[in-house]
Amino acid sequence: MAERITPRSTDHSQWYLDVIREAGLADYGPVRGTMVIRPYGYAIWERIQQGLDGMFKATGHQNAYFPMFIPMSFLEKEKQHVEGFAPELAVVTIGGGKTLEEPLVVRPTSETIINHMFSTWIQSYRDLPLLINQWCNVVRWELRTRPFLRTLEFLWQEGHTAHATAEEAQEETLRMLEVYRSFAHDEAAVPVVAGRKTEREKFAGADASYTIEALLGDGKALQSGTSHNLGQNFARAFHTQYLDTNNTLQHVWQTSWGLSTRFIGAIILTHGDDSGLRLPPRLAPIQVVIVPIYRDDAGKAAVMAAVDELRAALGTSVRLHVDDRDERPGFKFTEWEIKGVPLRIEIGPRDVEQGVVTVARRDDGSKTTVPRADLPGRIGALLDAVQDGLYAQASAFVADNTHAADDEASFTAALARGGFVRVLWAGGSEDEAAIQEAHGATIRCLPFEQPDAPGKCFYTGKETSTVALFARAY
RNA sequence: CGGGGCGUGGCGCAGUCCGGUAGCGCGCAGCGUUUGGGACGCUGAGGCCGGAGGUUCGAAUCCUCUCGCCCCGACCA
Repeated sequence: MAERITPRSTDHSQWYLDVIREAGLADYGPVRGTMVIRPYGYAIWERIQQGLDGMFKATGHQNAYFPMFIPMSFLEKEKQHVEGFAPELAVVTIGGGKTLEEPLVVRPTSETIINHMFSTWIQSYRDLPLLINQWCNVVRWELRTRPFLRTLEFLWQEGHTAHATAEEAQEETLRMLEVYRSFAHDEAAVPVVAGRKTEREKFAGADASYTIEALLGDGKALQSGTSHNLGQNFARAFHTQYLDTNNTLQHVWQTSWGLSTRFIGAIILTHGDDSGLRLPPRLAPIQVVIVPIYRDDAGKAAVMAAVDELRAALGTSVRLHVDDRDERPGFKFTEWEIKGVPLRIEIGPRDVEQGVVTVARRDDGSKTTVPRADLPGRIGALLDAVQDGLYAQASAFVADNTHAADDEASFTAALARGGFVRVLWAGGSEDEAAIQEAHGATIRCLPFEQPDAPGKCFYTGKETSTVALFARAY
């Protein structure tokens, strides 16, 4: 049997594409740079949606939906915004066979159209804060695409809020970044570094941008979720104003924050191995798969009786799938490993005879024997163990691939090893641009966790205590 | 936008240099044997060779034009 998944060490990029294909996550669409998310991949997205949506609701947000078509003139109202997005806009110029009066932009993000509506909804300080989230698709005409990581169209959620004060907006910005951080950590078992973006890297139209940055298996960083403090930039452009308690007209203070199907790419690239996908149990569409093993009809009856009993005992406590297809066991083992199912339970004649089941863990490949009657009581702990195992492996990887540098020579050396490079930083945007030109690396963020150990900037030599994380990025 | 690769049954490819009845593996369907780490046998279905022109008695193959996709690099969630 030919190997269907290229080993990571041979060609990491090819490995990534092989896993997506073999695990049935996605297919290429007929148009360059587009992707079809297949049911198994979409099920992961649904898990992500469910988890995040609950967290948004718990923090007081409501879902709504805004149109995909945005008048071109809206984009042009905020200078930084249009400059940032102009190169990657898809624009509709014909509708119903007629050239349109005004071209329509297919939303690359919805700040403008949402402000247009907010400006009509918000009159008074009593209307604030306004906390809205939208689940939708957006389009950015990228040149270089990769499934999940960068496609012309992708799915995401975008939160948009309006507040009475700058302080409230800043609190909201950081609150939602923390939602992303804890989601990545607790649900996806993806370790991330939370921090602030530099001026150069921030969102077009924001006062400040914050990010969670993951470090993926090939040593490159991935911006996995972002939260922006928009200040009053869009409020001024769209006259989004309210009357305060002194009957004075004020511009609102705003935030926006987003997490996309790119996050599925982060999961694949954080946890995957040469056998395929490895999914964190909390996000896995199928947490446990049962593979019955038998030789003949009589054996099958005995095994399936045990399977049915176990299925009934587990009930709805886990997302369970029984693979009763007419295929050989080895085939099924391999297939479910490719799909990254956290736990596989094998039940064969020997297990039935001894009243046990064989449990295989996807995080470490181990196989153990568990009395069948004990399994329902232990399944939760087993899933937690896989979740923890994946997180431990991922965070050890980040630790092993984060290096400090204190001058350009050690910076170059650290970058060559891949991963995050921690430096003291006092440079400006021009310095950052020069470093990107020379080394292909950018500042991923200025981490919130700052050790407060003053020293010299590795690049400019100026005194500073600011730590920056550099990396090559997707 | 630069560099490279590729378009031939559902998928992966050979055939193209050197024109002559379109082939292989996987997958798929049926039957049988199998089943504790990607099984095997037999039978079968399925392709106007990306598209358009041209050369030729004859084009997957040669010529011209064109469309598309993938990978790598610069820009980007």
